[in-house]
Amino acid sequence: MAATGNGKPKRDTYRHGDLRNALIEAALELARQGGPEAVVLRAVTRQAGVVPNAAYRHFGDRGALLHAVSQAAMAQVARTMEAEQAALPPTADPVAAARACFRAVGTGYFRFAQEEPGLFRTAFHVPGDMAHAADDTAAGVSGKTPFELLGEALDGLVDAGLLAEDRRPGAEFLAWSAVHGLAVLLIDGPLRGLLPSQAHEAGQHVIDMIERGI
Amino acid sequence: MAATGNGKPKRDTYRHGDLRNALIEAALELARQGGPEAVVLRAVTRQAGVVPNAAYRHFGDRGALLHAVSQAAMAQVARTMEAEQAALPPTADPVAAARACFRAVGTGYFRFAQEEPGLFRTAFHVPGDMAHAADDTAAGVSGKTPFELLGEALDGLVDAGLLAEDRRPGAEFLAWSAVHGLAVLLIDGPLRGLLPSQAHEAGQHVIDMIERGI
DNA sequence: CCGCCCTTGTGTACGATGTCCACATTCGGG
DNA sequence: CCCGAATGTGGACATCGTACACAAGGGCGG
Repeated sequence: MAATGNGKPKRDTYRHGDLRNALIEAALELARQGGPEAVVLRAVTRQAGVVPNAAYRHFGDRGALLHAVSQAAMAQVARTMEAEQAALPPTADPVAAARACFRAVGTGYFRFAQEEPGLFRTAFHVPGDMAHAADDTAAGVSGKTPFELLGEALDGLVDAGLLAEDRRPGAEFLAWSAVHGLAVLLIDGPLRGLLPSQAHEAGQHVIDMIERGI
Repeated sequence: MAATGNGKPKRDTYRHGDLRNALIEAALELARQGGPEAVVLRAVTRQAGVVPNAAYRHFGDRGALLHAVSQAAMAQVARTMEAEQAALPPTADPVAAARACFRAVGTGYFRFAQEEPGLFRTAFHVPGDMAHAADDTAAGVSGKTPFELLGEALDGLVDAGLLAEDRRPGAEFLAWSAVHGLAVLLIDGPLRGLLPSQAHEAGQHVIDMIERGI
């Protein structure tokens, strides 16, 4: 029950009870403020008040833990998108609504990248984990992954007549490419350090380009 | 003079002569077949036939070495773009030429990403190094960086009347976003494993989108 | 209610890595 | 020719991921 001098919350029960989630939670915090390379096995387990090897009962290796964290971060991307859509002012015009819904997907993506660069990098910068962007573990509160949210928004554009049906196939990759590319430029690239307002404007320009060019 | 049993080329002179470049060269090879995380200080120096600490006479730390490698990789991107432009069939029509020149920039980018994923990731995946994409250390044979090649191609589009002048400012970031985004999807993302022909087609679609939407 | 066993956490240990320090060697300019 | 600056060496250390053997304890059959 007593703390060990440093900040680790010592537990009195031998079993932890919910170590797996505690590890993911601790790793998420580490990743939030340092990106994927900051999620260090020993630091994570220390935070959970447990010896390093305990992690191996729940994850095959550090990569497996990182993967779980990546999925959790992706789920936060989805939630940010959903929040952006939910904050949209109600419109009677279904065409304008479909367009706004689509733009909100991109805007949410940019917003998350700027507000949580560490988590964003953890979600996507990890080689090979982007391939799981459609796994349900990456879903938000609506149960949809960022990729699925994008797909639905594109379907909405088609229904509203804003996107020709023959352009629909593969459109998610065009949109995703442009949005993800800018996000990376904003975080690690030459656009890093842009003021939030400038970044927002840049994001809108990219979305404009997508709408015109898709 | 004699080899030490493993493959390291032992030298007989105490001084190496050109260690700095030898280290970069060795690191480039490591990066080529394993990405940035494969450029391990001890492996690099071993390859150069030198003790690990020798690297510190030429680079402040591993990050500095990695940065130099990143710049060298970026220069290779520039060379691939230049090669793509040089391979263009000659055209009398200057408008078509400007357009082809622009598209070659993107095509070269995609080609490099697919042919040398390790180097590509080293050039851009390293947090913070993308910000130096305009440094001369990243230039190709023509002395131009990938970023500058893109800018010139866009200027060519304006001159040819293919791009309105008021759309020119900031256009490099729109184009770069889309191209870089797809490259990442192709290498690490859900589009990885696409056949070269499919990847090429996807790349052309992205460039189509840029031309329409820029 | 009891004893067994499978799950979960602990302790110790090892090899690899980045980096620091003191020392050895060599080259170039006075 | 000789001395100091530049360059490479050797040894050491903290930290990291991970393997192996062991301890604790909760749940299940009897």
